[in-house]
Amino acid sequence: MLDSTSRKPDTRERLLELAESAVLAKGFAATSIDELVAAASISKSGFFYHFKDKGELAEAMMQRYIAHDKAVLDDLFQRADELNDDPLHGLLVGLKLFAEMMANLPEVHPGCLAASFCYQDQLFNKKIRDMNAASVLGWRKRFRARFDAIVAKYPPKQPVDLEALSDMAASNVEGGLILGRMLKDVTILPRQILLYRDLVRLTFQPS
Amino acid sequence: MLDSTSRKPDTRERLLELAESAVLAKGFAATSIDELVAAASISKSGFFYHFKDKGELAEAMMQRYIAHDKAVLDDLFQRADELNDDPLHGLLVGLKLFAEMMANLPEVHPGCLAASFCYQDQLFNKKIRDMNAASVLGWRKRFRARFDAIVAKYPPKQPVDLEALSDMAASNVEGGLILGRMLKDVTILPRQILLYRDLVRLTFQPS
DNA sequence: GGAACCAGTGTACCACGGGTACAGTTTGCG
DNA sequence: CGCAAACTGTACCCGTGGTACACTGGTTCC
Repeated sequence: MLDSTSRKPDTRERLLELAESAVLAKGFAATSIDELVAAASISKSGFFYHFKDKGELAEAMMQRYIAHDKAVLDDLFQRADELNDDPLHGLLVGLKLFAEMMANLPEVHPGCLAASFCYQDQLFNKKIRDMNAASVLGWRKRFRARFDAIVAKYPPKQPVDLEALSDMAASNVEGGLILGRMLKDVTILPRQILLYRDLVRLTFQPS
Repeated sequence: MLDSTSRKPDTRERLLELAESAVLAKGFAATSIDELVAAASISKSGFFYHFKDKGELAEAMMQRYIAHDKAVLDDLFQRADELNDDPLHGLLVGLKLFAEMMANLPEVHPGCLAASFCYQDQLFNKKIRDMNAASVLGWRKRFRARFDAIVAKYPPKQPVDLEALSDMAASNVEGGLILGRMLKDVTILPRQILLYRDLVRLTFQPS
Protein backbone atom coordinates (compact mmCIF):
# COMPACT_ATOMS: atom_id res chain seq x y z
CA MET A 1 0.00 0.00 0.00
CA LEU A 2 1.08 3.54 -0.67
CA ASP A 3 0.27 5.72 2.28
CA SER A 4 1.95 8.88 3.46
CA THR A 5 4.63 6.89 5.25
CA SER A 6 5.37 4.84 2.17
CA ARG A 7 8.97 3.73 1.82
CA LYS A 8 8.62 4.31 -1.90
CA PRO A 9 11.52 6.63 -2.67
CA ASP A 10 9.93 8.00 -5.83
CA THR A 11 13.17 7.99 -7.73
CA ARG A 12 11.84 10.01 -10.62
CA GLU A 13 10.82 12.85 -8.35
CA ARG A 14 14.18 12.74 -6.59
CA LEU A 15 15.97 12.96 -9.93
CA LEU A 16 13.90 15.98 -10.91
CA GLU A 17 14.62 17.68 -7.62
CA LEU A 18 18.35 17.03 -7.89
CA ALA A 19 18.36 18.13 -11.51
CA GLU A 20 16.63 21.37 -10.64
CA SER A 21 19.19 22.45 -8.07
CA ALA A 22 22.06 21.42 -10.31
CA VAL A 23 20.66 23.23 -13.34
CA LEU A 24 20.01 26.39 -11.35
CA ALA A 25 23.61 26.28 -10.17
CA LYS A 26 25.47 25.33 -13.34
CA GLY A 27 23.09 25.34 -16.25
CA PHE A 28 21.56 22.44 -18.10
CA ALA A 29 24.47 21.47 -20.34
CA ALA A 30 26.90 21.35 -17.44
CA THR A 31 24.58 19.15 -15.40
CA SER A 32 25.69 15.61 -16.07
CA ILE A 33 23.54 12.56 -15.91
CA ASP A 34 26.33 10.82 -14.04
CA GLU A 35 26.21 13.31 -11.19
CA LEU A 36 22.43 12.99 -10.93
CA VAL A 37 22.45 9.20 -10.77
CA ALA A 38 25.31 9.26 -8.27
CA ALA A 39 23.40 11.67 -6.03
CA ALA A 40 20.21 9.62 -6.38
CA SER A 41 22.12 6.37 -5.77
CA ILE A 42 20.90 4.67 -8.88
CA SER A 43 22.63 3.45 -12.00
CA LYS A 44 22.86 5.29 -15.27
CA SER A 45 20.49 2.76 -16.78
CA GLY A 46 18.04 3.61 -14.04
CA PHE A 47 18.01 7.17 -15.25
CA PHE A 48 17.20 6.10 -18.79
CA TYR A 49 14.36 4.01 -17.51
CA HIS A 50 12.66 7.18 -16.29
CA PHE A 51 13.69 9.51 -19.12
CA LYS A 52 14.44 8.39 -22.63
CA ASP A 53 17.08 11.11 -22.98
CA LYS A 54 18.25 14.35 -21.42
CA GLY A 55 15.64 16.29 -23.38
CA GLU A 56 12.85 14.39 -21.72
CA LEU A 57 14.37 15.24 -18.38
CA ALA A 58 14.29 18.91 -19.32
CA GLU A 59 10.66 18.62 -20.33
CA ALA A 60 9.69 16.96 -17.06
CA MET A 61 11.65 19.57 -15.11
CA MET A 62 9.76 22.41 -16.75
CA GLN A 63 6.42 20.69 -16.25
CA ARG A 64 7.15 20.15 -12.59
CA TYR A 65 8.45 23.67 -12.08
CA ILE A 66 5.51 25.34 -13.79
CA ALA A 67 2.98 23.25 -11.88
CA HIS A 68 4.67 24.10 -8.59
CA ASP A 69 4.86 27.77 -9.50
CA LYS A 70 1.18 27.87 -10.36
CA ALA A 71 0.19 26.05 -7.17
CA VAL A 72 2.10 28.53 -5.01
CA LEU A 73 0.51 31.55 -6.67
CA ASP A 74 -2.95 30.00 -6.60
CA ASP A 75 -2.63 29.33 -2.91
CA LEU A 76 -1.22 32.76 -2.20
CA PHE A 77 -3.95 34.71 -3.90
CA GLN A 78 -6.65 32.44 -2.62
CA ARG A 79 -5.55 33.30 0.90
CA ALA A 80 -5.39 36.99 -0.02
CA ASP A 81 -8.88 36.94 -1.50
CA GLU A 82 -10.28 35.28 1.59
CA LEU A 83 -9.11 38.26 3.60
CA ASN A 84 -10.67 40.81 1.30
CA ASP A 85 -13.42 41.50 -1.18
CA ASP A 86 -12.02 44.58 -2.85
CA PRO A 87 -10.00 43.81 -6.00
CA LEU A 88 -7.33 46.42 -5.33
CA HIS A 89 -6.89 45.58 -1.69
CA GLY A 90 -6.96 41.89 -2.53
CA LEU A 91 -4.04 42.32 -4.88
CA LEU A 92 -2.16 44.52 -2.43
CA VAL A 93 -2.64 41.94 0.32
CA GLY A 94 -1.54 39.18 -2.04
CA LEU A 95 1.62 41.05 -2.96
CA LYS A 96 2.35 41.68 0.68
CA LEU A 97 1.93 37.99 1.46
CA PHE A 98 4.18 37.19 -1.48
CA ALA A 99 6.86 39.58 -0.25
CA GLU A 100 6.65 38.08 3.23
CA MET A 101 6.94 34.58 1.86
CA MET A 102 10.07 35.54 -0.05
CA ALA A 103 11.47 37.37 2.97
CA ASN A 104 11.13 34.27 5.10
CA LEU A 105 13.27 32.05 2.92
CA PRO A 106 16.18 30.66 4.94
CA GLU A 107 18.70 31.52 2.24
CA VAL A 108 18.86 33.27 -1.08
CA HIS A 109 16.29 31.91 -3.52
CA PRO A 110 17.93 29.44 -5.92
CA GLY A 111 16.30 31.06 -8.93
CA CYS A 112 13.68 30.53 -11.59
CA LEU A 113 14.01 27.49 -13.80
CA ALA A 114 12.09 29.22 -16.57
CA ALA A 115 14.64 32.04 -16.60
CA SER A 116 17.50 29.57 -16.59
CA PHE A 117 16.00 27.69 -19.53
CA CYS A 118 15.29 30.97 -21.30
CA TYR A 119 18.98 31.86 -21.19
CA GLN A 120 19.88 28.49 -22.72
CA ASP A 121 16.90 28.06 -24.97
CA GLN A 122 18.84 26.77 -27.96
CA LEU A 123 19.42 23.60 -25.99
CA PHE A 124 15.73 22.79 -25.92
CA ASN A 125 13.08 21.87 -28.40
CA LYS A 126 10.12 24.00 -29.37
CA LYS A 127 7.77 22.22 -27.00
CA ILE A 128 9.81 23.24 -23.98
CA ARG A 129 10.19 26.82 -25.19
CA ASP A 130 6.44 26.96 -25.72
CA MET A 131 5.77 25.68 -22.21
CA ASN A 132 8.04 28.41 -20.95
CA ALA A 133 6.22 31.09 -22.91
CA ALA A 134 2.87 29.71 -21.77
CA SER A 135 3.92 29.93 -18.14
CA VAL A 136 4.80 33.60 -18.36
CA LEU A 137 1.56 34.23 -20.26
CA GLY A 138 -0.12 32.60 -17.28
CA TRP A 139 1.32 35.26 -15.02
CA ARG A 140 0.24 37.93 -17.46
CA LYS A 141 -3.31 36.61 -17.59
CA ARG A 142 -3.56 36.17 -13.86
CA PHE A 143 -2.53 39.73 -13.09
CA ARG A 144 -4.33 41.23 -16.05
CA ALA A 145 -7.63 39.82 -14.80
CA ARG A 146 -7.04 41.48 -11.45
CA PHE A 147 -6.13 44.80 -13.01
CA ASP A 148 -9.22 44.71 -15.21
CA ALA A 149 -11.33 44.32 -12.08
CA ILE A 150 -9.39 47.09 -10.37
CA VAL A 151 -9.72 49.66 -13.16
CA ALA A 152 -13.47 49.10 -13.21
CA LYS A 153 -13.66 50.21 -9.59
CA TYR A 154 -10.70 52.57 -9.40
CA PRO A 155 -10.25 54.34 -12.71
CA PRO A 156 -6.64 55.56 -12.86
CA LYS A 157 -5.94 59.28 -13.14
CA GLN A 158 -3.62 58.73 -16.07
CA PRO A 159 -3.63 56.13 -18.84
CA VAL A 160 -1.89 52.92 -17.81
CA ASP A 161 -0.33 50.17 -19.94
CA LEU A 162 -2.20 47.38 -18.19
CA GLU A 163 -0.44 44.62 -20.07
CA ALA A 164 2.98 45.95 -19.12
CA LEU A 165 1.82 46.41 -15.55
CA SER A 166 0.67 42.78 -15.50
CA ASP A 167 3.95 41.60 -17.00
CA MET A 168 5.86 43.60 -14.45
CA ALA A 169 4.78 41.17 -11.76
CA ALA A 170 6.77 38.41 -13.42
CA SER A 171 9.46 40.73 -14.75
CA ASN A 172 10.23 42.23 -11.40
CA VAL A 173 10.36 38.85 -9.70
CA GLU A 174 12.76 37.55 -12.33
CA GLY A 175 14.92 40.61 -11.93
CA GLY A 176 14.77 40.45 -8.15
CA LEU A 177 15.85 36.81 -8.23
CA ILE A 178 18.84 37.67 -10.41
CA LEU A 179 19.96 40.62 -8.31
CA GLY A 180 19.44 38.65 -5.12
CA ARG A 181 21.65 35.89 -6.43
CA MET A 182 24.32 38.20 -7.79
CA LEU A 183 24.61 40.09 -4.54
CA LYS A 184 23.75 37.11 -2.32
CA ASP A 185 21.18 39.32 -0.62
CA VAL A 186 17.90 37.69 0.42
CA THR A 187 16.23 41.03 1.07
CA ILE A 188 16.35 42.24 -2.52
CA LEU A 189 13.51 40.13 -3.89
CA PRO A 190 10.92 40.90 -1.18
CA ARG A 191 11.76 44.59 -1.37
CA GLN A 192 11.32 44.57 -5.13
CA ILE A 193 7.92 42.96 -4.69
CA LEU A 194 6.94 45.64 -2.20
CA LEU A 195 8.07 48.30 -4.63
CA TYR A 196 5.89 46.79 -7.32
CA ARG A 197 3.09 46.87 -4.79
CA ASP A 198 3.77 50.57 -4.28
CA LEU A 199 3.48 51.15 -8.01
CA VAL A 200 0.11 49.38 -8.08
CA ARG A 201 -1.07 51.38 -5.10
CA LEU A 202 0.14 54.71 -6.49
CA THR A 203 -1.40 53.95 -9.86
CA PHE A 204 -4.89 53.15 -8.66
CA GLN A 205 -5.40 54.30 -5.10
CA PRO A 206 -7.30 57.58 -4.96
CA SER A 207 -5.15 60.08 -3.06
CA MET B 1 49.86 50.97 -40.43
CA LEU B 2 46.79 50.69 -38.26
CA ASP B 3 44.19 53.26 -39.21
CA SER B 4 40.43 53.10 -39.00
CA THR B 5 40.25 51.24 -42.31
CA SER B 6 42.77 48.68 -41.13
CA ARG B 7 42.26 45.17 -42.47
CA LYS B 8 43.32 43.91 -39.05
CA PRO B 9 40.54 41.56 -38.13
CA ASP B 10 41.19 41.72 -34.38
CA THR B 11 40.67 38.04 -33.85
CA ARG B 12 40.40 38.23 -30.10
CA GLU B 13 37.54 40.70 -30.29
CA ARG B 14 35.81 38.54 -32.88
CA LEU B 15 36.13 35.51 -30.64
CA LEU B 16 34.60 37.44 -27.76
CA GLU B 17 31.74 38.62 -29.92
CA LEU B 18 31.04 35.12 -31.22
CA ALA B 19 31.31 33.68 -27.73
CA GLU B 20 28.83 36.20 -26.40
CA SER B 21 26.10 35.35 -28.87
CA ALA B 22 26.69 31.64 -28.44
CA VAL B 23 26.63 31.83 -24.64
CA LEU B 24 23.47 33.93 -24.64
CA ALA B 25 21.84 31.30 -26.86
CA LYS B 26 23.06 28.07 -25.26
CA GLY B 27 24.89 28.85 -22.08
CA PHE B 28 28.59 28.74 -21.37
CA ALA B 29 29.11 25.02 -20.92
CA ALA B 30 27.38 24.19 -24.18
CA THR B 31 29.50 26.68 -26.09
CA SER B 32 32.48 24.76 -27.42
CA ILE B 33 35.85 26.17 -28.28
CA ASP B 34 35.71 24.23 -31.53
CA GLU B 35 32.59 26.02 -32.70
CA LEU B 36 34.11 29.40 -31.89
CA VAL B 37 37.32 28.78 -33.79
CA ALA B 38 35.34 27.41 -36.73
CA ALA B 39 33.15 30.52 -36.83
CA ALA B 40 36.17 32.80 -36.47
CA SER B 41 38.06 30.82 -39.13
CA ILE B 42 41.08 30.22 -37.00
CA SER B 43 42.64 27.11 -35.59
CA LYS B 44 42.23 25.74 -32.11
CA SER B 45 45.82 26.69 -31.40
CA GLY B 46 44.91 30.22 -32.37
CA PHE B 47 42.30 30.26 -29.63
CA PHE B 48 44.77 29.16 -27.00
CA TYR B 49 47.13 31.85 -28.13
CA HIS B 50 44.55 34.45 -27.03
CA PHE B 51 43.14 32.69 -23.97
CA LYS B 52 45.03 30.22 -21.86
CA ASP B 53 41.83 28.29 -21.14
CA LYS B 54 38.07 28.57 -21.26
CA GLY B 55 37.96 30.32 -17.91
CA GLU B 56 40.07 33.14 -19.24
CA LEU B 57 37.63 33.49 -22.11
CA ALA B 58 34.77 33.81 -19.61
CA GLU B 59 36.68 36.47 -17.72
CA ALA B 60 37.36 38.47 -20.87
CA MET B 61 33.73 38.15 -21.92
CA MET B 62 32.49 39.60 -18.65
CA GLN B 63 35.05 42.40 -18.73
CA ARG B 64 34.03 43.32 -22.24
CA TYR B 65 30.32 43.11 -21.49
CA ILE B 66 30.53 45.22 -18.35
CA ALA B 67 32.63 47.88 -20.05
CA HIS B 68 30.18 48.07 -22.93
CA ASP B 69 27.21 48.20 -20.58
CA LYS B 70 28.79 51.02 -18.62
CA ALA B 71 29.67 52.97 -21.75
CA VAL B 72 26.09 52.78 -23.04
CA LEU B 73 24.61 54.00 -19.77
CA ASP B 74 27.22 56.74 -19.39
CA ASP B 75 26.45 58.00 -22.84
CA LEU B 76 22.72 57.78 -22.34
CA PHE B 77 22.59 59.76 -19.14
CA GLN B 78 25.15 62.24 -20.34
CA ARG B 79 22.83 63.06 -23.22
CA ALA B 80 19.88 63.25 -20.85
CA ASP B 81 21.72 65.59 -18.50
CA GLU B 82 22.65 67.89 -21.35
CA LEU B 83 18.97 68.36 -22.04
CA ASN B 84 18.11 69.16 -18.47
CA ASP B 85 19.36 70.56 -15.17
CA ASP B 86 16.70 69.20 -12.87
CA PRO B 87 17.68 65.85 -11.28
CA LEU B 88 14.20 64.35 -11.52
CA HIS B 89 13.57 65.47 -15.07
CA GLY B 90 17.06 64.42 -16.05
CA LEU B 91 16.38 60.90 -14.85
CA LEU B 92 12.96 60.82 -16.49
CA VAL B 93 14.46 61.96 -19.78
CA GLY B 94 17.23 59.40 -19.46
CA LEU B 95 14.74 56.61 -18.87
CA LYS B 96 12.71 57.76 -21.85
CA LEU B 97 15.81 57.73 -24.05
CA PHE B 98 16.64 54.29 -22.71
CA ALA B 99 13.18 52.99 -23.53
CA GLU B 100 13.40 54.45 -27.01
CA MET B 101 16.79 52.89 -27.57
CA MET B 102 15.41 49.50 -26.58
CA ALA B 103 12.31 50.02 -28.70
CA ASN B 104 14.43 50.67 -31.77
CA LEU B 105 16.28 47.38 -31.67
CA PRO B 106 15.75 45.49 -34.93
CA GLU B 107 14.96 42.24 -33.14
CA VAL B 108 14.49 40.95 -29.64
CA HIS B 109 17.43 41.81 -27.39
CA PRO B 110 19.77 38.81 -27.07
CA GLY B 111 19.94 39.18 -23.31
CA CYS B 112 22.26 40.13 -20.50
CA LEU B 113 25.52 38.23 -20.15
CA ALA B 114 25.64 39.00 -16.45
CA ALA B 115 22.26 37.32 -15.97
CA SER B 116 23.35 34.36 -18.05
CA PHE B 117 26.51 33.95 -15.98
CA CYS B 118 24.51 34.42 -12.79
CA TYR B 119 22.35 31.43 -13.69
CA GLN B 120 25.45 29.30 -14.25
CA ASP B 121 27.66 30.78 -11.60
CA GLN B 122 29.07 27.50 -10.34
CA LEU B 123 30.97 27.26 -13.62
CA PHE B 124 33.01 30.33 -12.86
CA ASN B 125 35.63 31.33 -10.35
CA LYS B 126 35.18 33.87 -7.61
CA LYS B 127 36.81 36.64 -9.60
CA ILE B 128 34.15 36.45 -12.30
CA ARG B 129 31.31 36.26 -9.79
CA ASP B 130 32.75 39.30 -8.06
CA MET B 131 32.93 41.22 -11.33
CA ASN B 132 29.31 40.36 -11.86
CA ALA B 133 28.29 41.57 -8.42
CA ALA B 134 30.34 44.73 -8.90
CA SER B 135 28.56 45.52 -12.14
CA VAL B 136 25.12 45.38 -10.57
CA LEU B 137 26.40 47.43 -7.64
CA GLY B 138 27.46 49.94 -10.30
CA TRP B 139 23.86 50.23 -11.44
CA ARG B 140 22.74 50.61 -7.83
CA LYS B 141 25.28 53.35 -7.16
CA ARG B 142 24.50 55.19 -10.37
CA PHE B 143 20.78 55.34 -9.73
CA ARG B 144 21.11 55.86 -6.00
CA ALA B 145 23.15 59.01 -6.60
CA ARG B 146 20.39 60.35 -8.81
CA PHE B 147 17.69 59.51 -6.30
CA ASP B 148 19.65 61.17 -3.50
CA ALA B 149 19.74 64.34 -5.59
CA ILE B 150 16.05 63.98 -6.38
CA VAL B 151 14.85 63.51 -2.79
CA ALA B 152 16.75 66.64 -1.78
CA LYS B 153 14.68 68.67 -4.20
CA TYR B 154 11.46 66.65 -4.25
CA PRO B 155 10.85 65.10 -0.85
CA PRO B 156 8.50 62.15 -1.38
CA LYS B 157 5.12 62.15 0.29
CA GLN B 158 5.67 58.68 1.71
CA PRO B 159 8.84 56.94 2.84
CA VAL B 160 10.64 55.24 -0.04
CA ASP B 161 13.15 52.37 -0.05
CA LEU B 162 15.70 54.25 -2.15
CA GLU B 163 18.05 51.31 -2.42
CA ALA B 164 15.31 49.04 -3.72
CA LEU B 165 14.17 51.77 -6.09
CA SER B 166 17.72 52.08 -7.40
CA ASP B 167 18.04 48.30 -7.77
CA MET B 168 14.74 48.20 -9.59
CA ALA B 169 16.36 49.88 -12.58
CA ALA B 170 18.58 46.85 -13.12
CA SER B 171 15.99 44.37 -11.86
CA ASN B 172 13.30 45.54 -14.20
CA VAL B 173 15.64 45.51 -17.19
CA GLU B 174 16.75 41.97 -16.38
CA GLY B 175 13.14 40.89 -16.04
CA GLY B 176 12.11 42.70 -19.19
CA LEU B 177 14.90 41.01 -21.13
CA ILE B 178 13.76 37.59 -19.93
CA LEU B 179 10.09 38.17 -20.70
CA GLY B 180 10.95 39.69 -24.06
CA ARG B 181 12.97 36.62 -24.95
CA MET B 182 10.42 34.14 -23.65
CA LEU B 183 7.59 35.74 -25.59
CA LYS B 184 9.77 36.91 -28.49
CA ASP B 185 8.23 40.34 -28.06
CA VAL B 186 10.52 43.35 -28.58
CA THR B 187 8.02 45.75 -27.04
CA ILE B 188 8.10 44.24 -23.56
CA LEU B 189 11.44 45.67 -22.44
CA PRO B 190 10.83 49.30 -23.48
CA ARG B 191 7.37 49.21 -21.93
CA GLN B 192 8.81 47.89 -18.68
CA ILE B 193 11.31 50.73 -18.66
CA LEU B 194 8.53 53.25 -19.18
CA LEU B 195 6.60 51.68 -16.33
CA TYR B 196 9.62 52.05 -14.06
CA ARG B 197 9.75 55.64 -15.21
CA ASP B 198 6.11 56.01 -14.15
CA LEU B 199 6.95 54.71 -10.71
CA VAL B 200 9.77 57.23 -10.36
CA ARG B 201 7.47 60.01 -11.52
CA LEU B 202 4.60 59.01 -9.25
CA THR B 203 6.95 58.66 -6.31
CA PHE B 204 8.55 62.07 -6.54
CA GLN B 205 6.57 64.35 -8.78
CA PRO B 206 4.40 66.73 -6.80
CA SER B 207 0.83 66.26 -7.94
C1' DG C 1 69.83 42.44 -43.32
C1' DG C 2 69.24 39.90 -39.45
C1' DA C 3 67.06 39.25 -34.82
C1' DA C 4 63.10 39.46 -32.24
C1' DC C 5 58.36 39.29 -31.88
C1' DC C 6 53.50 38.93 -32.94
C1' DA C 7 49.81 36.20 -34.38
C1' DG C 8 48.96 32.63 -35.47
C1' DT C 9 48.97 27.15 -38.11
C1' DG C 10 49.29 21.94 -38.06
C1' DT C 11 49.62 17.64 -36.05
C1' DA C 12 49.33 14.45 -32.66
C1' DC C 13 47.67 12.99 -28.54
C1' DC C 14 44.99 12.08 -24.04
C1' DA C 15 41.32 11.64 -20.40
C1' DC C 16 36.82 12.35 -19.31
C1' DG C 17 32.08 12.47 -19.62
C1' DG C 18 27.66 12.38 -22.20
C1' DG C 19 25.02 9.40 -24.48
C1' DT C 20 23.42 4.82 -26.72
C1' DA C 21 22.21 -0.06 -26.80
C1' DC C 22 20.59 -3.90 -24.85
C1' DA C 23 20.47 -8.00 -22.17
C1' DG C 24 19.78 -9.40 -17.59
C1' DT C 25 17.89 -9.08 -12.72
C1' DT C 26 15.31 -7.98 -8.59
C1' DT C 27 10.97 -6.65 -6.31
C1' DG C 28 6.18 -6.28 -5.35
C1' DC C 29 1.72 -7.80 -6.26
C1' DG C 30 -2.52 -10.28 -7.69
C1' DC D 1 3.18 -18.75 -10.23
C1' DG D 2 3.46 -15.06 -13.61
C1' DC D 3 3.97 -10.54 -14.94
C1' DA D 4 5.24 -5.83 -15.02
C1' DA D 5 7.78 -2.12 -12.91
C1' DA D 6 11.96 -0.63 -11.66
C1' DC D 7 15.82 -1.06 -12.12
C1' DT D 8 21.48 -3.07 -12.86
C1' DG D 9 25.74 -4.17 -15.68
C1' DT D 10 28.59 -4.03 -19.46
C1' DA D 11 30.27 -2.48 -23.48
C1' DC D 12 30.94 1.01 -26.63
C1' DC D 13 31.32 5.59 -29.44
C1' DC D 14 32.24 10.35 -29.87
C1' DG D 15 32.86 15.25 -28.69
C1' DT D 16 35.31 18.39 -25.86
C1' DG D 17 38.75 20.50 -23.09
C1' DG D 18 43.33 20.59 -22.72
C1' DT D 19 48.54 19.70 -23.61
C1' DA D 20 52.75 19.69 -26.31
C1' DC D 21 55.49 21.30 -29.65
C1' DA D 22 57.40 22.38 -34.04
C1' DC D 23 56.69 25.61 -37.46
C1' DT D 24 55.63 30.06 -40.39
C1' DG D 25 54.65 34.53 -42.51
C1' DG D 26 54.71 39.33 -41.67
C1' DT D 27 56.41 43.47 -39.12
C1' DT D 28 59.47 46.25 -36.67
C1' DC D 29 63.68 47.60 -34.45
C1' DC D 30 68.47 48.47 -34.74
